[in-house]
Amino acid sequence: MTSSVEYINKLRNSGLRPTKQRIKICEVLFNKEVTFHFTINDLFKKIEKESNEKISLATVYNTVHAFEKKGYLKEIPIDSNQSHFDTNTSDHHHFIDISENKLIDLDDKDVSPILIQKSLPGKKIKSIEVLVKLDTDNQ
Amino acid sequence: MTSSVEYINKLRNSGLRPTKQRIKICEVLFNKEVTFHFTINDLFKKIEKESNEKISLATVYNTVHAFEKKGYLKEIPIDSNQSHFDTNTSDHHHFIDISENKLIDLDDKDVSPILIQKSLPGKKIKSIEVLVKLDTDNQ
DNA sequence: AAAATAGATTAAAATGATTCTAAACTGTTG
DNA sequence: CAACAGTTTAGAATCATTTTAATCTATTTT
Repeated sequence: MTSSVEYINKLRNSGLRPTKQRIKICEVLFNKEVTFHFTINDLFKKIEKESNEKISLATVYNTVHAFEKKGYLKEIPIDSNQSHFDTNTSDHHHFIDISENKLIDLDDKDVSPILIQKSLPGKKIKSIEVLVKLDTDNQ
Repeated sequence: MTSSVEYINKLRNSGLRPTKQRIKICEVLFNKEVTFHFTINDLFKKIEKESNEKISLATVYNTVHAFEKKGYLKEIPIDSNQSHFDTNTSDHHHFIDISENKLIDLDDKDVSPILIQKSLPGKKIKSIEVLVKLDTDNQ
């Protein structure tokens, strides 16, 4: 549990004005003992449910992108029609359960270290993301 | 170089009627010595450029999805607003060059074997995809 | 080889996620 | 408190993708 004072400082230190909306979004995203995955629409509905005030969809988009840029959220690359985000910004990979369309964290210890033997001149590796697709085991 | 007779057989054997449009799309996709990555819009424009007849966008969508289902194309999971496909259906991973928004194949030999130590009851691993994000090396 | 039919193509409309616009609002600085 | 820059907002715009329903065509049946 983090108090809103801490979110205010965190936002200020990142060069983001601590507005009512951003503080509320911090609470919804980070006031949890567990991390989670969400789409913008998930988050929009979660905010409506967990608070009395409504935050406009455009602001939710703006804020998620701002937080992603600051490294407080990570976008997860999956072939979907909507963007998926993760409040867990540590180095880890994902299962995606095709049949339930659900993302599941893979601890870094559950994946063998990944070594890339190829490099491209003038380019630097920024991230390595593994997506393991799961399906129901019908045999 | 594959003749259209071979595409006709390939389509028939897959339970897909060998229509003029599908044969043309086969030619544009598979009549190359190299594999490549594309979006639906890339392919649509490529067809217009490489042939005289125009194929409707809806047909391009239908055909790409049909070919993907049959395993003749693979969708590449990236966090983008449009779907990306690969005519290389062999087991391999990708670089994505952020600054140029360009996909590059990674030979399977260039990536250390990936072992997943976690499993979920009733679920089977269907695929493992690695996406390595590259950025310009400014230091 | 014509008729029947199931599957395919098409233009256009519909949908849905995301971004843009421009006006109103608010946190910060002096 | 005034001024300013940054933020929020509703609604419009955009763009990829899917749906619709009419027409067309490859295959099967007669």
